[in-house]
Amino acid sequence: MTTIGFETHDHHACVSETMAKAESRCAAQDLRLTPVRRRVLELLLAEHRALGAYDILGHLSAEGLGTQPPVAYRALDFLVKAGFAHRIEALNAYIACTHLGKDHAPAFLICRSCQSVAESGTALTQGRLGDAARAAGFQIEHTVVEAQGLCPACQPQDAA
Amino acid sequence: MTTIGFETHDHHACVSETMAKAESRCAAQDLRLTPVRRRVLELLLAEHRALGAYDILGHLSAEGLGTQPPVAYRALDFLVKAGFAHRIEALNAYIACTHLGKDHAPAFLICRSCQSVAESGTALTQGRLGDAARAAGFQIEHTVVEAQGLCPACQPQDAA
DNA sequence: CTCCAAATGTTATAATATAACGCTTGTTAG
DNA sequence: CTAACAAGCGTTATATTATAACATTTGGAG
Repeated sequence: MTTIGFETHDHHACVSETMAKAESRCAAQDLRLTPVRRRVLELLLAEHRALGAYDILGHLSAEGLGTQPPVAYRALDFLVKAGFAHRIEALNAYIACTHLGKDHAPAFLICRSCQSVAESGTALTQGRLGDAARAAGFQIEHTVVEAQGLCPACQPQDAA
Repeated sequence: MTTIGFETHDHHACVSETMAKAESRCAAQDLRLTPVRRRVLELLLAEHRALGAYDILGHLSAEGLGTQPPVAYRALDFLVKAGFAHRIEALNAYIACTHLGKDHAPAFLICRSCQSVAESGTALTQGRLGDAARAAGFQIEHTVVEAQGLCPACQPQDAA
């Protein structure tokens, strides 16, 4: 399991590598990474924070890429369906995927102080939720797993 | 672990027992279960489904208990804070707690076909999310764990 | 009885999201 | 080449979810 987001890292490389992966995946799967979609992915990648659809729209409209809500929502829908981004239900916001290419049943750690979000790539239908589903005869199609709290940097001091 | 919601059960008893528990808990903790709050809890208990704030408001206004959104939101906020109800983030909706009195880190199984919701009472910050948090040094304060899929009754046939 | 805190009533508006429809563009079959 | 089609985009309008703010009422403590 890898959890990306809180520790320092080479962010420039993390952005450009992910863009490259997204491009090659679009080529391979016949998906179209149009200018608006590409720019929204870049905006999300620029921070390990969740951005609201209207935050995105603000950037797009400042750059002449679109002024109305559907522009942002369509791009976000595309990115989420393609697996390039995730929606954070607890925040009504969106974040770039940091585990592009891997299987996918993401869990998120959301800091209430600095708003940073880390994505933890666990395998699906395992853990407690999977146990509960099996016990109840429930067939899982999609999971929302989000924890809110304090990231290492925002804790009172003495915690690592 | 108990998961309530999909299996048939004595629903009348399940409702009245929960109301009784809520009342005694309010008495014990000096909380006020006012008419609006009590009615909202009854409405939520009446179904093992999540109801939107405006669904609730519709019932309240039909019964002369209030006509404006804040009426519903205040009652729901009270019930959630008191632990009598939970908010389902993936649906922007609310559901009565089926594990009243127990510790609390609920996980939900949400059927996309019949909209029923089961609450699984796990003792959380354990499982995958807990592992990820510990590995990252993240301090969990609240968790959102929701699975969407098909309940036993809504599966194609042959699955139990 | 008065004061205070909690709850409620009410108006207004904010924030998030989608329906619907027409235009443009890029691809493909003829 | 070009007609036909699908996907994407521009735009208007509106739906859905949620909260800010302030006046009024209620219930209990002193």
